[in-house]
Amino acid sequence: MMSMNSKQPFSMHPILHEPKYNPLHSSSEAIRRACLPGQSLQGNIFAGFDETLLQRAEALAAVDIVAQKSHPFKPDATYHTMTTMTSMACTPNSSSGHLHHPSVLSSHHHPGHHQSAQVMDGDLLDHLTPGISLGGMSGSDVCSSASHQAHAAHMSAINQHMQHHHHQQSMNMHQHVLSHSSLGSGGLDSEPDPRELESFAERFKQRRIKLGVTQADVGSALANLKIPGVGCLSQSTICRFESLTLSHNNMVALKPILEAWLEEAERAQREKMNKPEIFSSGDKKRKRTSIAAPEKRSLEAYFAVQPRPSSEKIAAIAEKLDLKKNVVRVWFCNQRQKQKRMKFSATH
DNA sequence: ATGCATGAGAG
DNA sequence: TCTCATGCATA
Repeated sequence: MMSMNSKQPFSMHPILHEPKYNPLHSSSEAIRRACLPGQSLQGNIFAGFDETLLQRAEALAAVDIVAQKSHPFKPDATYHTMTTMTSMACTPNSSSGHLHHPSVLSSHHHPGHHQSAQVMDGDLLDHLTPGISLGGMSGSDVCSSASHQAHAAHMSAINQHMQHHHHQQSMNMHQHVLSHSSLGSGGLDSEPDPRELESFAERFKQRRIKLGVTQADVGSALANLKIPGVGCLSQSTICRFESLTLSHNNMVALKPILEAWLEEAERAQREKMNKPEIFSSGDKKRKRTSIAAPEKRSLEAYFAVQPRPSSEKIAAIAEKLDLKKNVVRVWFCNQRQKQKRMKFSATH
């Protein structure tokens, strides 16, 4: 099917791509998460549980660090570089409950302790017990996982099939758009400049709203730009662009595209307040797996000490939490990805 | 606005 | 198997 991946240099059209960029980050996400008003606030009754778990994790992590002190560490392991959890202005509407316990926040400054969790894995896993301590509450939620997953997988397959079958959007399904800005005003290849992106994102949103266009509309309208290799994008992506919750690289790639759309849209409106090329699409069905809070907390606790569990560890965790292995694997992938987002980038 | 998921490309 | 860009579904 579609084969264009953003990371692939497009040889057939003018869109270029920069292979990699220096991950500038990224205590950002961590900080953001650290101040999220989450379930820990409403769920103080679980404090004991969390604390025990985390202290355990911390202790285990310490052991791990000691055991690995001479281990060469990977440069990209810049996770958990947050330092404080002083409350600050951060997205107040996040619905995700994240772990924000001081002991965890301060227990990770060493990028080298990742890959070797053998020592602690066993112990840690003992604490990854789904229902425990949380009693009945977990019960109702837990059931959503196992049964949903099969369903979700099924539905996604169907969904893919259907889209593949007959939808304008289907054509762009995974046609990842990642061009390179070589024409940007100040955005030269050498200097992606986060501040520029940030201000642009802000301006973009304002102008978009002024045009009376929704994020979804923008995404759809992009296809009308006829830019080679650029199809439509989802509301999610537009939203993430505006809120800077995309990777820096992604932001840089999308900026010229959205900029182009903006100009076009404003031009169109100017000459004839006619049709801001909008339209909506119709059908979509897919169930989403929902990981219950207790399980999520366990995953977060584990992630704090071992962001990259081995396949076997993942399997073990999955079993402990009564989740499908793939769900756990994806969860870790997504968690890692979240840490690399640019919001509140350290370069600010 | 964000959680869970897919799929391409890379290793 | 991982990363990365991106999307559907949903809170």
